[in-house]
Amino acid sequence: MTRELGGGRTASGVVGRPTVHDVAREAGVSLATVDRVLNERPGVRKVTAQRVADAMERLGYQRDMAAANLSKRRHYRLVFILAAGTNSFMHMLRDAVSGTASFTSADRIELETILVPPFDGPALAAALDRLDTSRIEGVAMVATDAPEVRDAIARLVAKGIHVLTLVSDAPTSKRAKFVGVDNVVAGRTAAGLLGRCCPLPGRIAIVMGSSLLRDHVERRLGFETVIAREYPHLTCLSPIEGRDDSETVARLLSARLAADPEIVGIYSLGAGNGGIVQALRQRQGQRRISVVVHELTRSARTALIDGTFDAVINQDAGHEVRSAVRILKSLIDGRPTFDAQEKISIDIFMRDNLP
Amino acid sequence: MTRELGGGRTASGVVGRPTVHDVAREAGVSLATVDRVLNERPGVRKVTAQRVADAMERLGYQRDMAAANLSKRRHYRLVFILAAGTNSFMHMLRDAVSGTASFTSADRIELETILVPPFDGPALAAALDRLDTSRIEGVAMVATDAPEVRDAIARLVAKGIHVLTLVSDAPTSKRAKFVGVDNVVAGRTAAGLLGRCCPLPGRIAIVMGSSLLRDHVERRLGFETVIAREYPHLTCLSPIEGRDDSETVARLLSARLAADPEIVGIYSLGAGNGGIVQALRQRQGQRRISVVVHELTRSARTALIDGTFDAVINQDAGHEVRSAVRILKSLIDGRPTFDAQEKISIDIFMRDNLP
DNA sequence: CAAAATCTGATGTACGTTCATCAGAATGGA
DNA sequence: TCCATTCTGATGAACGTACATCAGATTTTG
Repeated sequence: MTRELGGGRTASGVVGRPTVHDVAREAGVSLATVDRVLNERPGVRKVTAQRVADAMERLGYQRDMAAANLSKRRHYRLVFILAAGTNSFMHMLRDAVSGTASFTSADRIELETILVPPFDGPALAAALDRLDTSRIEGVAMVATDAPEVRDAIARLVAKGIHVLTLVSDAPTSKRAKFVGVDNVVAGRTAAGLLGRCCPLPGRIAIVMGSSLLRDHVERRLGFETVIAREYPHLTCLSPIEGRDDSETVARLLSARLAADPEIVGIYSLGAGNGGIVQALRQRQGQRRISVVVHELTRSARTALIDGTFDAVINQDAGHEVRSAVRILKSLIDGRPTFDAQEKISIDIFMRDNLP
Repeated sequence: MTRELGGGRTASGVVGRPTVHDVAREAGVSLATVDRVLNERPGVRKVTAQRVADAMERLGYQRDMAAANLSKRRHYRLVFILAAGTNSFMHMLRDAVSGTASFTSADRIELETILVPPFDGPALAAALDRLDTSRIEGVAMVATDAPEVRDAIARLVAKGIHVLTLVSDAPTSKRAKFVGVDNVVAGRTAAGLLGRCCPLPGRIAIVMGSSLLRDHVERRLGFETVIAREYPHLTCLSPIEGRDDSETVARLLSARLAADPEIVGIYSLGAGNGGIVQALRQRQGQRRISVVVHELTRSARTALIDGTFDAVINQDAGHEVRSAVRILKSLIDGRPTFDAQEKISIDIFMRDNLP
């Protein structure tokens, strides 16, 4: 009925978690030796090191990171590399980083944001190479999946920097982990929603930002797979590349809608929700088009309320940033990460569950 | 393009965040006085205290909690009070607590779980009164919304214990905060989903656990409101109280389904998903019934895959527990909580986005 | 077997905070 | 003005760890 944690005894015999003193006593060595083992300093024979390791094992010793960091005067310096530009989701990410920063500073974690031009592999790679690797220990970036970027990541990792991809992955790079939603699943979900909203046969317009962005490619893949398999009365048109820019999206989508009167649904898997709304509004009052988009931006929210959009698939920027921070800290501390706990889930918003 | 945090200088003039020493110097008082102010110890004139407060303000002093806790040998001892019984969601909560415990122990946070009989206000109140208030500083409970519980919470709060409600609230109690989803919204969402899945007129069966549980009551409210307003072709039947028990749910729901052939949809807002599946399976192959339930349990997952359920509304037990821990820690430390960040969102699962 | 090389122990300081103690200063009242 | 009260300062030990130094022990090498 009751579960307790902790145990062991300190040097003074009082109950509490074991300290280096306990380990030293248990292993029959001095504090200095335990310290050398713990911090992988030279000058300890293998046998002795093993004795110490065994003692730590036996006692269930866990190094007190707070005390260690205090002593080391350590600061975790993390860098977030995000895309510049006006797109709403990136703004939300930026805000999430600065919002998180004010909290993590209490834990000696400092966050810095660097903006790079969007859709630009070389620029991102250059920014990575420009990082002062002696001052930072972790990087989280919204990756462009380009060869230069993969190489730059490899260089960082080689220098001992811990690297994460955020929101959009570079799967074949050396990044330690990816923090973000499963974008194939996101695309599948969108298909399930849009499929149910389009009972009549017709065509689906797909709007994406760039096929350089892994997340967009994956969403499209998931979407088209499910539409083809489960909603045979619907056909996907070749995607419009709106470069995550509302103006461009509005222009290209308007043209597409004008050209093809058989479009019954729109799936926008990138940014530029405002452009979708604009294009739909321009259109003469014909048959209703069902719409599923990504990211709960301001325009998406109002479009949901007034019925222009049917559903919005969202990823919580705050969750993602905090998760990235936690993971980077764990990596830096050399602690295991609890992956199940860091999975970022997909939020579906409709009119009735708007927050 | 770049944002940095931190600043100030230490006693030694090196850059870093300000310490008590800096505050003392800035205020022109001794370390001891700063300490007295900081820890609200007696023996400081109001004017002096103000001088110190001003200095802290000017320097942007932030107490280093890690160092403080180290010095104080502080352990955060938190208690989670959950409902006993076999229901899957409670199991997930229990697992979430023990899973979280292994991580928080690195931060000197110890979690203990206490189980109480479900739907039993007096039992919960008794458990609260039985807590050793000298050993713990925070409590999170799945509340039964009963007067005894409210009183017991008030007694705890009076003793300086920080109290949270988890998953199910007791809104008129003295609990500091509620951690869980907005259950009215959850009910509304369910209605939106079920409404779209039931195009033909008919009746909706509602299955709940107990009207003593605030979360169930709120979900029902949200659900019935939206159905009445937006789906006039559907009528809600009076709820079945299945006491969150699969057997009971199966029995009562089978009877209801047999008695009323016009049921086109089921909304189960409590536990006992297995019972729903069972009742539907027993039924002779008549017209399909659409189903929306809560919590992604094992049986809900398989039912989603085989098409028995249309959608599952889920709350992430892990998120909730971790959020509760963070909030309790902030309360104990006397730090502000970032509420926007602690909002628990509602997950909607359909066949296509199962994790 | 002695000298050189390597390993280990003892010790002290530091990190930023808490807490206790004691002496001394400022304040208030008579 | 003097004494009793408050207030304030100085100091030192502690929390658990990191890191440096030096002396002494042990092992390895020639």
